[in-house]
Amino acid sequence: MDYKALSELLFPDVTNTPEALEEQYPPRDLPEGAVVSRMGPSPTGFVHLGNLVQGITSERMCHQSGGTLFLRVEDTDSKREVPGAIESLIRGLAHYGINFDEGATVDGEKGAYGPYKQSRRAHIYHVYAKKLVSEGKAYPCFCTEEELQEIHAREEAAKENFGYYGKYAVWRDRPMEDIKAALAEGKEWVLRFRSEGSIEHKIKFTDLIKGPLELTENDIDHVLLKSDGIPTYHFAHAVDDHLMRTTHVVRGDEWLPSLPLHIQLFSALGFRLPKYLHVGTLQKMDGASKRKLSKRKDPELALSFYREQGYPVPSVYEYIMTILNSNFEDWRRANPTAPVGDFKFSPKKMNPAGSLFDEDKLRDVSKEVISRMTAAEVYDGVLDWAKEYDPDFAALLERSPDYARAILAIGRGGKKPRKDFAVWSEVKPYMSFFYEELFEPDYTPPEGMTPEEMANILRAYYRQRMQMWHEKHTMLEPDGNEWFENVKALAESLGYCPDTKLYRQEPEKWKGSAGDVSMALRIAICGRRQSPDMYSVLKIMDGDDPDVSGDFFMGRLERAGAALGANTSEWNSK
RNA sequence: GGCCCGUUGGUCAAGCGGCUAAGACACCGCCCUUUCACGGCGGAAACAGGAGUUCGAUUCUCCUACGGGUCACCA
Repeated sequence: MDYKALSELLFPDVTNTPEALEEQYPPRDLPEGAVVSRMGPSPTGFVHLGNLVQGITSERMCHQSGGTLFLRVEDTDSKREVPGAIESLIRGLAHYGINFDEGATVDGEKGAYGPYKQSRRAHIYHVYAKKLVSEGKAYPCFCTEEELQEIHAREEAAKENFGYYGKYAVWRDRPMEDIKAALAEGKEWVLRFRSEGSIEHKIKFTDLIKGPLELTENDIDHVLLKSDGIPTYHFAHAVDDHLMRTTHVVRGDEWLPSLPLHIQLFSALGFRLPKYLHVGTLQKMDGASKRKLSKRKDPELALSFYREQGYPVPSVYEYIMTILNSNFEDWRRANPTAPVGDFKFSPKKMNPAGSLFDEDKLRDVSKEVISRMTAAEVYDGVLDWAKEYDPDFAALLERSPDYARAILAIGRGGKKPRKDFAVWSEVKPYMSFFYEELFEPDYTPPEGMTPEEMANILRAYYRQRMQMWHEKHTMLEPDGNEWFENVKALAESLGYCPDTKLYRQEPEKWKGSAGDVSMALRIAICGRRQSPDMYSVLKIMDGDDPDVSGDFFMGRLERAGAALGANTSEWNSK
């Protein structure tokens, strides 16, 4: 068989040579140890957690080593392409801090190793296809889909392995005349790889995540070029990652089974094999069993899900880091304020198996992340989220930013910051009582206290405030301790024990403790039983912000008093 | 069915021939505390099973079981 002639017959228009391409795409001039990697998404759907897991891994590997990360769009299957998918992918990843040094962009591409869309690289693949044919390493196959199905059926009946190999590889050694005849008939053909492998042989391989592996050699003559002349993933992977000078391939471990083919391909093409990192896929619980997260079945796989829920970007990022690198949490505890980029990411620390996605853990990480933010950062985060998902709340936040920030600053900073929310959507209920528009009070008195008694406490407190106003022209003590001292004094005058410990020893001697009085105030002012520190709350309500101008908390006392059946108009009189 | 990968508490996970088998989340109890949210202390909870190698196996080898992945002109 004259392979050279065959290659001319199949690719008459291809005149470029591998050598010329080598020159056009020279090895990159990068420091020793710099990692060059890529993301190769197919534009077939939404951005999901898997993309992010793989993306973060590649990104860290590259940028931590002073290397290059690029984006290559693997759009070799036009049938499945979804319009706009590339753009949403790029934006989604950028949102999570994954930025590409080169490759496809929203409005084109940048970099010297393009084109970065596989659909525009046909001329390049054909150069290598022609070379393989001329060397007898690839051949045309004219089987129709029906014939292929028939082969599969025969294999099944004979209990043999599936695939196009050995005696089932019917076009593998056809004479030139047959090929010419088929071509003359105008039959469609694909280009197949002539595998020299045998399933009797094992190959040793070391994956950077999974460690040493023993795989069975590939003996199947896989398709390299589809009948439309566009390559399959396998062929494109070999050609592209070689010409784009990829040093490390990061991909899901569902690719492991085709690794033997890829190894053969690189070898047949005379390319140096890159390093591989096969990342375990994220699992989820489905009833009683685990399974791979599926794009179709699991909405929580989409990154947009976390956005809607209101998980801050760094929360999701750090959660994924805890899954990816088992020592990340320890590092974070030791370096609570360091930027995530300072963490030394290591493929050796990656779990070789797939992890179960755990939203409880995500929530915990997120609370931690938010607790480390400043009030201003929290404000910006909530506002951003609310603008999109709760415009009414966004309007409230924007009406008086300083007021909102002051509220969010309660209990923030210091050694033991509050951890009230994991997602932005929880902020609104948390701070709702600060806004008249959102205030939905429940004036049920504290345990064991009658409405009359509670109203009585409110009246006493109200009067204490009025007196303070007359004497000092202020409604609120300058500091929290002093404030609580006054609450205790008031409590005692009403027959409540000022000291909680004392009260516990002899509860029968008192109506209750200062805590009960404080709780009555809390319920009146916040309309609920839980709130952050009362003095901090009052401090904000006593401010001069337009949102609380006037006697804001005094008004709250009166309103509660009225709701409890008191005649509040007499509160002002002697 | 073939091939491959995996299997430590409910979940995530340290461990790399000798340990009372870390830690985190969730759960439970106690403490702190004027409520809540934190924080502190403590508890329950695991090496899938069986052979072998070894003085000694969670750790190495083999077998079985289970889980997952993959067997397209999809990536």
